[in-house]
Amino acid sequence: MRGRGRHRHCGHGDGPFRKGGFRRTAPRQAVLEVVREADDYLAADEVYRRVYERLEGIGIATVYRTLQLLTELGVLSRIVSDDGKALYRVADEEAALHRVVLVCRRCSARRAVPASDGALGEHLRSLYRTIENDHEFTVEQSLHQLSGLCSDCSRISHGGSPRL
Amino acid sequence: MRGRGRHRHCGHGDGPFRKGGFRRTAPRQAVLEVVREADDYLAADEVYRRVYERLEGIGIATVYRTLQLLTELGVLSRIVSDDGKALYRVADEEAALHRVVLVCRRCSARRAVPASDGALGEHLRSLYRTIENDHEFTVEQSLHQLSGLCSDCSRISHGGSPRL
DNA sequence: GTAATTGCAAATAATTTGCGTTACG
DNA sequence: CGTAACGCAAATTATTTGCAATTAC
Repeated sequence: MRGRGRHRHCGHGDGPFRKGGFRRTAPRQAVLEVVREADDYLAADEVYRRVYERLEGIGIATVYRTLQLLTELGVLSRIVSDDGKALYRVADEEAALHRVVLVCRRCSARRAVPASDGALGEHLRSLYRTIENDHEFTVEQSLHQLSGLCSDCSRISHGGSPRL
Repeated sequence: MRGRGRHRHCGHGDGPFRKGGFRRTAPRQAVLEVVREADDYLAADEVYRRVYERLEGIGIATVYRTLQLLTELGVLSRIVSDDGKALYRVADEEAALHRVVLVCRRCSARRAVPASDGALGEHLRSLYRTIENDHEFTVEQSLHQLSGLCSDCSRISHGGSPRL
């Protein structure tokens, strides 16, 4: 139960909790540290196991709540492993490195969509991880070109009326 | 954990059960019919609900087992929804329409990986579905170019020795 | 006939929630 | 000090498994 937070000047954005308007507590700090120190995605139970070593008595519910909070704050990335559990790691700024482009095969409209956000980012990260595991390839950048029908053209093709 | 038993990926004509060396039973047929008649991904509990209407008394375990079997037979595609449940629909032959290419940024080695199989296919389908839901765009074809480091070059970069 | 398959119920597994207590700010 | 956050345990949700009865072939 020792090991209060040492205030070493890490240089990183320390204190994302306070920034987000939340309290900085020992359990939260411990969870963040564990995920920061890991060099791979961690499942909640593994985070719990590791946090427990330095903060005996912490509850697993707190781990879940903290992982969720940190994900909402944008500090952590979440993916879903192939067997369905959620995995977390610190979100680096990969925004510019991964691009998703939608091209309509009918009107040729081209649209870029943000690749790191929400469910899309989740699926992309899961994808990269699968590639890295199954094909021994470290993904650094990517370009995803999806072609198909935009909403307008889809409506036309289905017999509806074209855009207003 | 699922996974035991190796099954052949047979074509998905009629009677995939017999083709795969399994018995054709009423519950299995009903599950297959329901998924075939659906025009969207279905979760197991929804399949169960629909099957129950035409085959009162069927157990949900059978639905799970059949969905798993049909997926292993290659008849169904499986994706993981954003909230973690498995979703199923008939697998159409999209193999040629979606390509994944790995390009090593160091040795320029280029490798195509099969896009429809296993966990990779699962993540891609989840991705397409998210795009379709969140961006009103129907994905028909895709090209995914991932660049990074192949295993050999990754070893080199880490200070290890190159390929044996 | 016999082994695969079923339905049921209990078992897992991952995650969430209710609640009285603790402690951050 | 007030209330956000905690730990615990019970609840939920999705899926799996053991087993005796059933049924396809």
